[in-house]
Amino acid sequence: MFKELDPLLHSQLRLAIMSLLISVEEADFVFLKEKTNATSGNLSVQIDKLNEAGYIKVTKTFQGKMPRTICKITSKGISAFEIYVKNLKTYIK
Amino acid sequence: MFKELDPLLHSQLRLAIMSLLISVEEADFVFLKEKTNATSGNLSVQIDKLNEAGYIKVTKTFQGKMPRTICKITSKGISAFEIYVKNLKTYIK
DNA sequence: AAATTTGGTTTATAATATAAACTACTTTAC
DNA sequence: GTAAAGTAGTTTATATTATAAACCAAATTT
Repeated sequence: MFKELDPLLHSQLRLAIMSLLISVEEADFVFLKEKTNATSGNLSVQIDKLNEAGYIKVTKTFQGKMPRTICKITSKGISAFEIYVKNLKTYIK
Repeated sequence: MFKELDPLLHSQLRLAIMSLLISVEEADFVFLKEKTNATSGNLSVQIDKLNEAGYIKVTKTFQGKMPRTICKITSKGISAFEIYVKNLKTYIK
């Protein structure tokens, strides 16, 4: 009947982050913040969670003198997202 | 870009309840419990929330000597569900 | 050099989900 | 008829989550 929904992805902000990363393949903190309208704190925490789950890879660099956090979806993240979407459809169709 | 997701519906169990009610139009506690595999306590709480939001109408009767809780989706609930699904698609497509 | 902005992180609090415990019966077995 | 088990839930406590507020370090602007 209904499939389980990965709790890590069943969160508005984390889902938005993953949705963005699956299409652009690489994005920085500022880009994600603008697109999602999230607060910095919330975004920081949710990026961490996705990173710790291995759904994204986070690289911290410097752009000139400013810090820059780059996020990239992993293959694990892609497949988790695809499964989530597949399972979600058992609820809405 | 991304649309807001009604927090009342963005919950696995409440979404499952609504998904069921939108197709059957009327269901009792036991039916919902079986279909969702939820615990009684969790189901009870989530039914309450949907009821208080006016998304479903709850009627308590007796089936012979046993209590029976019947749930029915309201028009407000139907439209909330439809909007939720529409908005959700901004994340997964 | 003081104030503001950038790019974040950490910590505290509010909201949510879930499980465990409980209630109020009814049915079945002895 | 009474003890045990089952039904149909509710209430309460706890764990998890999301979010906001506060903070930090450095850069830039005035």
